[in-house]
Amino acid sequence: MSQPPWQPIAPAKPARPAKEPLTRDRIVDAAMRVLTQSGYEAVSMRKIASELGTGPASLYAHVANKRELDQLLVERTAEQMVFDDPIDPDRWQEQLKATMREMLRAMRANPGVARAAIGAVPVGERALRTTERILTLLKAGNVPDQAAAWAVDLIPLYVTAVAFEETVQSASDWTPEDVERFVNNLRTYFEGLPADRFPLTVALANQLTSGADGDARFEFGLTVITAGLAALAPTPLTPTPNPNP
Amino acid sequence: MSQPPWQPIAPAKPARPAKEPLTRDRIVDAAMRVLTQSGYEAVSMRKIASELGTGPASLYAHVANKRELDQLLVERTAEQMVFDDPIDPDRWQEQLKATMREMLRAMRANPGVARAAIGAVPVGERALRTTERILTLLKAGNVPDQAAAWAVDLIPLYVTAVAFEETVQSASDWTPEDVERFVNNLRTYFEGLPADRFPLTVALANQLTSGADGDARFEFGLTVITAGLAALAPTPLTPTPNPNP
DNA sequence: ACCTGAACACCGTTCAAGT
DNA sequence: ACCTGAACACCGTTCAAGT
Repeated sequence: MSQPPWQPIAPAKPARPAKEPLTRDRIVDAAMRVLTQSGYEAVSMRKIASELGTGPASLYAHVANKRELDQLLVERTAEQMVFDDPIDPDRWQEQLKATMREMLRAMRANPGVARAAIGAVPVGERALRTTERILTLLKAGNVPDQAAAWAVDLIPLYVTAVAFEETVQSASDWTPEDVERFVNNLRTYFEGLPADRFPLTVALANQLTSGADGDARFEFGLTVITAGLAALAPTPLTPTPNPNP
Repeated sequence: MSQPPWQPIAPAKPARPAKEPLTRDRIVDAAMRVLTQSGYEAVSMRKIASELGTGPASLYAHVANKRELDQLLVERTAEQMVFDDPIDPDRWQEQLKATMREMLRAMRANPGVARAAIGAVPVGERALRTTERILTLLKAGNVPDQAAAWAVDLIPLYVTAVAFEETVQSASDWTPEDVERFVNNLRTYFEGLPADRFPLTVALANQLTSGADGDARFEFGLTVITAGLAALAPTPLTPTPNPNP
């Protein structure tokens, strides 16, 4: 109506600009998309940039470098972990295992992130809830302070290493048949070793090559670590009958 | 004397050719040199080639690809592990720890190899001695077959993950002062967290950030894993007084 | 302040051509 | 059979120039 005739047809101030402005969040979103779709190897500054319709140089206004971006991907994953089971001191071992299972679940949901996580401790507020939860469970189990603190390192180390091992297999464009063939070859190889020098490797060829697919190996690690931590408590079995002497 | 005059001055068949022929071994030697001097990131087909005075394409006649070369570096490292302590069933836990320490020692002696090792199980004959040794020690400890077999996976997983964590720090051109400053910042950060939501993280800030430098953390893991494995034995404590009933 | 094109110094791998 | 130069399709990061 009162539009002056020299006003261009396109509105001078569109509701939103044609291009969303670049933000840290949008960069991490794009990186996460590339990560879960194509794995860690595919996450490059250039790919993320082209995903966002810009050049790689543009990212450096918001992210210091690739290492920082890796760190942000790990934080994102840590934020996806859900721990709503209220802590019950009597079930601390089972709850610790459940916590580790949830950590693995979140890493599996973001295939490839384990590679970025293996050297990076997440220190974001959301991620620290995992630390606090692990500490609470270990204190419930009467594990000494220093042991509990180091366990906070050991536990994610194990979970991350397992998740990483899994992605190495799947990243190398192997089909499930390829994996099965490889495992069979490995078993045959173990069985054919000189029995005088490798008696147990030959005898246990079956056990050595079993459980590569499912969760059995992971569960085994949970059991070993939990039992090992429980053994560190000064009084691992007595149920503290009376707090007053 | 009887040399025909048209014979060129340079001998037609020199004792050895000016260039040593390329072999798998020479390639791995060069890769190992680059690895220990400049870390895993620096190990590239091109760098190795130029180290050998040739182009990258030449390597592919002897090595399938970079993954295979990584595997070969891991084998080399496994070959450097020395286990000459004869197995003593009564000391199986201490000997298992010593075995893991020797594994870590060899990985530390080849900085960066952990990165290549983390997804690659060494299956060379020399490396299988480690497997056989671990199995023997666990059988001495009365650990069930399947548990022992899975432990063969768990144990190198832990050692490799620790070694890798160490190299991530040192690879990122941090001085020891940088590391100390980082650890101090981290402790201050933990101490300053809201104590109502993170009571244990605040209270254990000191313990959480201690032992980052030395072997204490690694030793902690050895203790946890060994104790956890010992707990899997059906009769972990009874010394089998009489084999006949 | 934020974004960009272009450049720098790298990668792993392939392939036709040489010896 | 082994080796090579050149090329292909990529990297992370920097920087001067634009808006």
